[in-house]
Amino acid sequence: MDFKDSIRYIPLFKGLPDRQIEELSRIAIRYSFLKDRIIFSEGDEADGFYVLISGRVKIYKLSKEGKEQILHIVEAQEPFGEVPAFAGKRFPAHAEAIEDSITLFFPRDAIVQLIKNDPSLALNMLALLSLRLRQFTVLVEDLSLKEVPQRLAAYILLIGEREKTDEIELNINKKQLASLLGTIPETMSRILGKMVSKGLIDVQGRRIKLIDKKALEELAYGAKLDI
Amino acid sequence: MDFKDSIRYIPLFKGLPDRQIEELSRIAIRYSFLKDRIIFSEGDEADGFYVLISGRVKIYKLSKEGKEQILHIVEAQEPFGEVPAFAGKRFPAHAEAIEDSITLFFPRDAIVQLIKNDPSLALNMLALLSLRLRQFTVLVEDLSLKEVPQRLAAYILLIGEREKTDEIELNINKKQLASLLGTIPETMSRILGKMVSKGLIDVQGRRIKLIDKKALEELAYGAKLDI
DNA sequence: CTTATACATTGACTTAAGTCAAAAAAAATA
DNA sequence: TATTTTTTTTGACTTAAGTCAATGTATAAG
Repeated sequence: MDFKDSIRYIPLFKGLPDRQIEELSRIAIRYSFLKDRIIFSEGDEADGFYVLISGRVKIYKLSKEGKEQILHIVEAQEPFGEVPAFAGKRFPAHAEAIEDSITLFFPRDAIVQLIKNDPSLALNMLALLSLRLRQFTVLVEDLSLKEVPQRLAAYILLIGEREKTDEIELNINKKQLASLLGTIPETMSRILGKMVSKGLIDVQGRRIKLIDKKALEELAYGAKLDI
Repeated sequence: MDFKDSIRYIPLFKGLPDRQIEELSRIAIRYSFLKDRIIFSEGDEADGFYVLISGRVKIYKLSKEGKEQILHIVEAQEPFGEVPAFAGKRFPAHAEAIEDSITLFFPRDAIVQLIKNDPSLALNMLALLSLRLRQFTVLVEDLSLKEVPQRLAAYILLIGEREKTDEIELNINKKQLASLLGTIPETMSRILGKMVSKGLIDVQGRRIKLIDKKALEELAYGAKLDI
């Protein structure tokens, strides 16, 4: 199979000369995962990393009691599982397809070789890891220093800005939104309910209409959401 | 000034040819910070990163109410503030010297140039960022999925193993230990008290003697610490 | 040595968010 | 369409950990 076109437009591989793209398409292995399939588990030995071509993948931790904390939702064109390619040899978290997904797998040795040959791949990879670190500092800040209503308000506003609309459509269900924000569905549901009754938003299933953006911003910034 | 010897033995620069070490020592700028001095603040523009030569530095987030969450305690020889060198342009967190500290500062442009020339520096940097990501997944897991007694037990055991002793000496005060574990001094104090009364440990100021390691391991793994 | 400043502990109380159980609503499958 | 199955919501209750205030204990400075 020839993956050249899938590979050429992956941001991680931006700026690579044709020869390298060719080489990448030779070493890539295509893996497909149906919805709900585990791609790897925490502690599994890794000998390469993935790039998501289509679908969606959640990266998450599990507590002993089975509570889940989503670290990241991988979207198309993004790499995932890169940590053990460069440090340690086991995946630090679980990965599961939350939609039918197609991935390309790149063996570690081949990638390391490519990095040695091409600094732009190295710099792209450094940028990617740095971005993830930045995102993690926000997650830690949220979990440790903010309350659930603040996180939820910030999330809603973020999606609204990203999609440039005041009527957002969640692309994950509320259970997973709870897991992403470090809480549980019951709490999520109650807080959404409060936001509705306070006139901040309107909820229809996965549709959320942002009504009082100013109040949402205050909430995200630290105000309280009483009663 | 000539920093060649300080630089040569920094793990990040391991494997670099002499020419590059020379170049690094030319571009490095030495900055000293007294205890309690802010090195940079979240949101500050960055045009390079630091390596700690001696002393200790905390990397942390602050809530609006002033609560602090330590992300990482930087020890000698470790780089810090690397994220904006590769993605974004502002520091994602604060850095403060918790001891009198000496650092070397490396301007971004020069480092990028060096990475383009030498793949081993790129791979070292990738390893470093990957390790930090791995550590962050643990921090997120702790904050979201574990209770404070579990985190504290795990921390005590970790230090014990690292120092290969059953009588550890904290190298930070309890206030900062609380901040590192995502809690507050009062809670920290109460839990240490419980651990003492249950016969798990003995505490004398910053000295903690591990008495019942088996119980500590069970606690770290998820058992409860009642009464 | 004494005073000041920071650090640590303790008690009483509050609260955000969790658990458990049940019902309602929505989505998937037969 | 009917029937499972999954997701979401609601209510009653519990709990871990926070707040506030006071006190005790170090450590540093005059």
